[in-house]
Amino acid sequence: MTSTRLTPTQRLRRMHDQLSAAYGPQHWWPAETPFEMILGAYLTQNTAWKAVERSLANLRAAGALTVDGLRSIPLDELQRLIQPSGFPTRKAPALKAFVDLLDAEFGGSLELLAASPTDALRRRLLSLPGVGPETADAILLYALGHPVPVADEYLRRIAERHRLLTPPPGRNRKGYNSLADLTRHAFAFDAAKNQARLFNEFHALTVAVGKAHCGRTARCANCPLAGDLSTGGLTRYD
DNA sequence: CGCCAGGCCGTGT
DNA sequence: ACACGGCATGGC
Repeated sequence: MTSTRLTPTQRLRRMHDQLSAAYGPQHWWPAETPFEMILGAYLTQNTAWKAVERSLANLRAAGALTVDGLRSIPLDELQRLIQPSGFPTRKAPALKAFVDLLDAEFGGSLELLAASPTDALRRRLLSLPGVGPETADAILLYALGHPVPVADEYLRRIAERHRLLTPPPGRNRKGYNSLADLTRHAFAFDAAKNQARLFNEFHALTVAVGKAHCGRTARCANCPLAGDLSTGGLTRYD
């Protein structure tokens, strides 16, 4: 027989399969419209989704879950509505800046925005205040339908604790890019037509397993990925 | 209560 | 290039 040792890329692809089997379809992003997905992507930055739901409910009641609604609402009012999900002085102007971009360069149309080439669009999103790599990629993938991987803190911990990358990915842009590349490679042999759906599902599954088993302080007991731990150990990291 | 969450940004070294 | 603190709130 040939080598039985899997590469990190193969291991990550296998993790996806295990998570998919364990958790089933995730139906992400949890929102009714692309614009609501974008708002959620901003609001959930370093913030529990439960709190984001409260802000989104406020925005819905105020009619601000649409481009027109958000454009019309005064900044101070917007700050008040999104207060439950924190960082209002940073997130409210950031949301306004997104609408400003949409109006100034795409006639207020998300469809026109989505029609831009992926690379140029990603750079344009990254140039916006309050939009870093994860928010940009989440918007690209979930709201705009572009086939890009989304990395996050949970995936970073998984890669670190399962020793998928050397050196382990840091919490910086370089670390983000290494995780995104690893994810791209993991699904590189899947049909191009399926890439967006796989990136979608994988990120959702990553968050699902992360919430349950991959906190800052490890809670790895009964994790579906335990079998992939190269160390064989459980719960002792750092 | 203290810790933490589906990041990002400015500053200092 | 990298580390570190600030940004805010509410759930658990």
